[in-house]
Formats: sequence, structure tokens, C-alpha cells
Amino acid sequence: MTSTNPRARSGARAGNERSILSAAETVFAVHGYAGSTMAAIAQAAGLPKPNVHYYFPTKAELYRAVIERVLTAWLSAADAFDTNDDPAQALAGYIGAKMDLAREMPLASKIWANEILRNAPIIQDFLETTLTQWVKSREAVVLKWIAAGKLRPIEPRYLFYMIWATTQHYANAAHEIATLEGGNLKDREFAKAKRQVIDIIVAGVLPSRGLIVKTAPSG
Amino acid sequence: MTSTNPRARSGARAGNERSILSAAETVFAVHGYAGSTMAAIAQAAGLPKPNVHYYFPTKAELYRAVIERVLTAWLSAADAFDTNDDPAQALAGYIGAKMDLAREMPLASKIWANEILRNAPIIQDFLETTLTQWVKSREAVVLKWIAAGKLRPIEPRYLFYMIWATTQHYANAAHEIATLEGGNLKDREFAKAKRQVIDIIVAGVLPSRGLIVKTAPSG
DNA sequence: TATAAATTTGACCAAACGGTCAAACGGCGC
DNA sequence: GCGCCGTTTGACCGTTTGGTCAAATTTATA
Repeated sequence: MTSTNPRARSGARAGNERSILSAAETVFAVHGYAGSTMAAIAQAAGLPKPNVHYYFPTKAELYRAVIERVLTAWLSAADAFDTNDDPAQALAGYIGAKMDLAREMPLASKIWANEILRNAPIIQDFLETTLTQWVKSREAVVLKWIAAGKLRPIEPRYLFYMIWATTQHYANAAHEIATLEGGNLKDREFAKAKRQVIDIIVAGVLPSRGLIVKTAPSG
Repeated sequence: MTSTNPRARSGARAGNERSILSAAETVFAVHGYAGSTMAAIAQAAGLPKPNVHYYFPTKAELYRAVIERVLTAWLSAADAFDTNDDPAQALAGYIGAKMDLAREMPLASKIWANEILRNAPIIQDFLETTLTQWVKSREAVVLKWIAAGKLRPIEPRYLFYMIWATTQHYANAAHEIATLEGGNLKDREFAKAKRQVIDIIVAGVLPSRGLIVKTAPSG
């Protein structure tokens, strides 16, 4: 039986929390924090409003819980950066993972974008700690590649910004893109976009043949 | 005196409308449409709330008026694409103009981003008409460059998305960037970012050998 | 089955919000 | 000075919103 575990799931808690979080994610992604109402979230979850408050006492706490999921997704994609020692491979893997994330979890990306637009009222501490550390360590990796002549001399952070912006754009601006393309991107088209984003960025940072090599300034 | 002009400004109208629009732009950019209150806008403009309603009867109309400014800014930057026949020059000019826009009018970029995130409730018609046409015509230009061997074979639209996303990111995510950099980007740093964004994208789309070769104007 | 705990829900509340209104103000032609 | 008209403003209103509460109902436990 599932109830052999004495603690945890005592009743309908687990299921309800999941469906509320899922509904909240949908509503927050499209309407933002201020534009979302507890009533709308409750309706999307198929529950009366007080029931939502029973599991998540305040709107702010519910939003926090949703954001935590988003951070988890972000970090898991970031890991893809470390799977290879070759810059072209590592960048391709990372960019591809972020493109896939934008495709498979667009709501998370939208909520993230919303947070950033509002100057990160909830995730500021994450920016200052986890994200700052991630950037620092990967920056060091990129600088080593540059020193080894495997990459053109660039500022790693600005490269990261380009990758984040471009990949997340496919989730955040999915509606704009659909309008311009005359419909949502099919898998085939998205795969092509993914390949092209990888191609352009990788080609843009790799040393060009016949033009070598500006060594990194520091040292 | 300022009142020599017989038409227009009969009273305080012109000045008040400007300061209200400016205040509204600031408030909308950070809090979004739903998160902004008429009271907050009035306070930012230094006016009582009914005075704001006197010039802009409803919140929706005020928002529309703000959005119109944003569209104007967007279109003026888009013109930079047409100032040159050489792809490297044209792209560099366009990317540079969009970077400058993000730097000088970050509020406009944020409001735009907000609109797109919310599936363009107000500017949908602009997307379907003006923007769609702009993309189509410039797509043709890029395709000609590709046919002439001046660019690698790419899907022009995905290139535009990359340019829009990356440049606007410097406005939309200015707070995130400031957190990671330990402060807002100085002019010097922003100029470097601008150069690098141009470099990577241009290098990423030019034929591989063409990186250092600025081809002489054709014809 | 009896009892306690967890969960559900309709009804309700205070605060905040967009918007209104009528009275007051101030410059300007007469 | 007088009346006109654009403008200013405090007070007010109906609605929406986040959140509460107590009563009812279901589930777990012994």
C-alpha cells in the first residue's frame, strides 16, 4: 500500500498541492503576480477559493512555492554546461538544454521573466548567491578556453546573457513568434531554430580559421 | 515667452499630459499593467488622482497612449537596418541601434516585454500588420545576401529573434545584470557588451572565411 | 463504532482599486 | 468687475480582491 509510510501524505494533501501549484503556474505565467487572483487560481485548480488558502495561506507564499519549481528547472538546465570539455560541445549542449527547457517548460520561463522584469522581488537572494556563483565558475571555464586559444577573446558574461536571452525568448515571446510565423512552431521548425541558435553562437565565438589568435589580456 | 505660439497649449495641458505619460511609463514598466495603480501614477506625476483621469479618462487609455510611444521608438530603431547594403554593416548598425535603444529607453523595452509576455493584448494588431511586414521585407533582404554568398544559409527570422532577444535583454534584465556585475553597467562596459553582441552575431552569420574580410560594396 | 484529526465550503469582511462628481480655482476677454 | 472655460481637488461610490471563519463533511485511528 501507499500508506505504509507513516509520515507525509495523510490525505488528499499531496494531490491538491500539486494541482494548485500547477494551476498557479499557469495563471501567474500569463497574468503576472499582480494580475493573478486567488479566485482564478482556485477555479483553474477546480477547487473553492478557501481550499487554496488552506494549503497556501497567502498569495505570496503560493507564488514563492511556484518560483521554487522554476529555480529547480533553471539549475538542472545549467548543469548541461559541464558535460563536456570541448567549448563547442559544451556550449552546444548548454544552449540546446536551454532551448529544450523553453520548449518544454514555457511557463517557468515566463514566470522567471516576470520576476526579472519586476527587479526580482522574490528571487533576489538566488541571484546574489547561487546564480552569481554559477556565473563565476563558468566564467573561469570560458576564460581557460580563451587562454587555450579555443575561443575568441570575449567577455564570458555577455555570452551568457546572449544565451539566456535568446533561448528564453522562444518561451517568453512564443505568442509574438506564433503571430509572425502564422502559427506555433512545429517540432520540426523548433528543431531548426534550435540548431541555428547553436550554430550562430558557436560560430560566433570560435576562433575563425586563418585569423589566430588574440591571446587573453590577463596573465 | 513660451505663449507666443497661438495654437496648442492653451493651459497646462501639454505639460501635464507629458508628465503623466512619463510617470505612467515608469510605473507600468516596473509593475506591469495590473500591478500599476492610478494612484501610484498620479503620485509619481505629482498630481491628484482625479487630475490624471481628467487627461486620461481610463487606465486602459493611458496605457494605450504609453504603448504608442513605445511603438514609435521600436520603429525608429528598426530603420537602422536599411542604412547599408553590406550585411555586416547593416546588421552591425541595426544591432547597435537596438542596443542603444535598450540603454536609452529601458522603460519602453520593459513595457514591450510585458505586453509580449501577456500575449500582446494591446499591440496584437501591430504585430499582425506593421511588424509582420517589416519582418517579411527584411527577410527578403537577408535571403538575397545569402543567395549572393555574403551570409551563411540561415533562417532570417530566427536571426531577428536572436537580435531582439539579446539587445532587449540589456533593458529587461538590467537588474539581474547589475546584480551579477556588482552594479549597473558603466558606459564603458556597456559599449564593450554592445561591441561583443555585434561581433558574435555578425561572426556567427558571415561565411566562415569572411570574418575579417569586409567585402567591397557590390555592383 | 466512537473519537479525533484533516479537509471542504458557503458566507462574510476590511482594504484597495478604478472611476465619478460637484464644488472650487484661476486666467482671460470683455 | 464679470462671466466664461479650462483645470484642480476633496470626498465619495460600487466592485474586486486577499483573506477569514465557523460549520459541515470526510478520513484516519483505536
